[in-house]
Amino acid sequence: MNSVAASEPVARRRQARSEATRTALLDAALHEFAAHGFEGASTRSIATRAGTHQPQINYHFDSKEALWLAAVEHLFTRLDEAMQRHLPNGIDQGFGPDVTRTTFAAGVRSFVRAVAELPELNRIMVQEATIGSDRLSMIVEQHTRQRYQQLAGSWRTLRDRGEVADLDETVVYYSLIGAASLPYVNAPEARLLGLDTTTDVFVEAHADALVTLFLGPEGGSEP
Amino acid sequence: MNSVAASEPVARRRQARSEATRTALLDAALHEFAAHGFEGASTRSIATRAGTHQPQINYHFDSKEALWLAAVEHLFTRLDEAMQRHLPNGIDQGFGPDVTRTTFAAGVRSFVRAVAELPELNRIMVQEATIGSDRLSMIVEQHTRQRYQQLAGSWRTLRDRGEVADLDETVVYYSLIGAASLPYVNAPEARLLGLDTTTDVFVEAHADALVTLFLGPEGGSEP
DNA sequence: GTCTATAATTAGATAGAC
DNA sequence: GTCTATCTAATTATAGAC
Repeated sequence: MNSVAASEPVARRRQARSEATRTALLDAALHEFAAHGFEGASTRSIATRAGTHQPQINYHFDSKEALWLAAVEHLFTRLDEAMQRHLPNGIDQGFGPDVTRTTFAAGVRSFVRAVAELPELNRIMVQEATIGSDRLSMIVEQHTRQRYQQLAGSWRTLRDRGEVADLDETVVYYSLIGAASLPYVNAPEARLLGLDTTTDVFVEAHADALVTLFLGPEGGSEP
Repeated sequence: MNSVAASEPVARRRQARSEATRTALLDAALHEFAAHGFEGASTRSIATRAGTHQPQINYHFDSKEALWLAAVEHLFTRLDEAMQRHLPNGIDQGFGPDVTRTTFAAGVRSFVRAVAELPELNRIMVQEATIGSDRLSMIVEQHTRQRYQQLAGSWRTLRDRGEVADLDETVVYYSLIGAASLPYVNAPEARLLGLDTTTDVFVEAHADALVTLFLGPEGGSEP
């Protein structure tokens, strides 16, 4: 009689628990892949960190590789969200087609704050970008190429207007990303050197410094 | 009678061959560790790349970890040699106590050229600096701390003289290293984007760009 | 959906012939 | 010194009970 009415909450509870382990596995995977690389991270340690058992990975995802793909997808979504959140009101895109010195400066600042928040992203990027794998091709086609074209194009626009230094846009792209991410990628090394790069004070000083380096001491003011 | 006289060349030939496999193992180890990380690189693939067999690693080195240590030691020696070689005549230290805008600029240029030559170094550094391991502690105490103090100290000196922008030296340290190394660490990704960062043209444009960014458009000229 | 048990493969390291 | 053969432990993935 009430078997249908009573079974629904049970199914919903099971579904909620399933979603919870899936999310826990994703978060744990990010941490382990970032720390040890794809080959170095073991599915056992990921499952243990997620508070569950190793076969759950093959149940919720098809394979270790599928788990990696889902984790990276999740990470880039969080990057977009973080960059948007760290942009000031009134600016909705730092490196878009309507770029100005002001929006570029805001883009640099939001990018620094976002990568400081998500060190796993650049750790995984560096580990994969180091060898030519299918995983690297996937990242480039799905995520990197578009961002590269936006940032490089923005610099070219500003440079053609004479509003920034006469530097090659591909050089600027890699220099900016490298300069923005290394303090957070290498945070454990910085700790051993007596530095804490995870504080707001450091992140803001770092963001200000990159604006000064790339746009000059007048920062993001218009010419 | 001639057993002693004849056996010497044989022993010498054996010793030479032994040294050759040792060196081949070191080079192969650098490549594999840089590509896959410490855990991800297998001693079998290292031995195969070196043209020998896996047990040779435990014969010539005590363990996988000992091989890693020897490889990193070798790598920093090559970094020193490369940086010295890329300095112009008359300047024997870019970031030493006698730093000027001229020597700093020369140091930046020689550093860019050196890391372009040795992408394995920064790949291994990033992989290890990402987690707190005994290997990271060893790198920091043996190699990184001294270089950090030299570079940061040089920037502080120039800044206190008012010869460079008023930027925190720790921010400058990580920004400079990140900006200098990423195009070569991520060279496979750059290839997928249609860029070749391994050409002399790129490396020199990159070196010039970093001098412009950190020392201004007048480059390394004295104030 | 989650668990235990286990299959199949591969890892680093060692033994012993040559 | 270098090789083949092998040990032990750890890996990813699967089977099947609950």
